[in-house]
Amino acid sequence: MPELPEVETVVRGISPSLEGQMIADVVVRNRSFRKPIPTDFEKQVVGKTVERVERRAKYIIITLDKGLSVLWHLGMSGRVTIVEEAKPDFAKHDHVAFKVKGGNWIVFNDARRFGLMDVCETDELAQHSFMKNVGPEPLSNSFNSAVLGENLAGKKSAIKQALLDGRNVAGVGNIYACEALFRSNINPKREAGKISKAKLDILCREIRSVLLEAIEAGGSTLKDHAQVDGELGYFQHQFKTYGREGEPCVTTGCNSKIKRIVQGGRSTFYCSKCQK
DNA sequence: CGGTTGCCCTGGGGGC
DNA sequence: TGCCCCCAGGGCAACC
Repeated sequence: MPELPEVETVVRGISPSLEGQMIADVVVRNRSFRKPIPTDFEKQVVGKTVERVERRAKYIIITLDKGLSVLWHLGMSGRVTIVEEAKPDFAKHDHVAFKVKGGNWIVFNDARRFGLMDVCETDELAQHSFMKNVGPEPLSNSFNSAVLGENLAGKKSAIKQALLDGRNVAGVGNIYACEALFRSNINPKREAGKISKAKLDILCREIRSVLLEAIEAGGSTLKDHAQVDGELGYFQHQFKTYGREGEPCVTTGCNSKIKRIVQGGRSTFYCSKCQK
């Protein structure tokens, strides 16, 4: 499901249920993720109180008291729902559930198990092996064309692939990379290190705008993403390239069709007439 | 070293 | 109906 806007939607959805509350119970039904969930995960988390829930790149960070933090990634197929029952009726692929004291269950379902659930000292979070190489947050004030240009300098790879590399910019996934490049009129095959400062200015602006618009729309619902209350995101209706192979380009007067190519094993959708 | 490929895993859809 | 292949919102480790 999730790129940055979908993860942000989940964070905003679960924060009100979690912040300031104690974790009364944790159920782990399957530990085998890309890194196994530690065997003492439940023991470490139960009884702690949630101080903050935040997003960093596509990671959810739950800061607990006593100097501990939960690091959580939804992978490709992760979904989070809030269940208002004393004991949830677990479904297939419901792998982890948190019970908030006197309240709801937060249930993590992830069919493909490309996600991650870990716990570590809050002080060491920035040095966590999966966190230490995360690049600039595209929605922060510190993200601009100078920063992106520095990260892309000398890079021979295609700009599309460079945008998917979280070290260059955090949280941009396959959909929003395609959409941001379309909005910027940049061909996804362009060499990353050879894009002009002026074009990078536009690209940074369009990355931010597409992400912000998607967050505003509650994310994109393709197969299974939903907000935690079950409401579907609707940004997929705004896609101009993603999943539109063979359909007409939306640009007025452009009669070209959207193309699909494969870059680094991932599909890229673009208009070869509008994007140079 | 940067750049590319393979792989983790399940499920859905299309062709035959 | 079944089987097989391809595809899917991610990202790491292992290779050249």
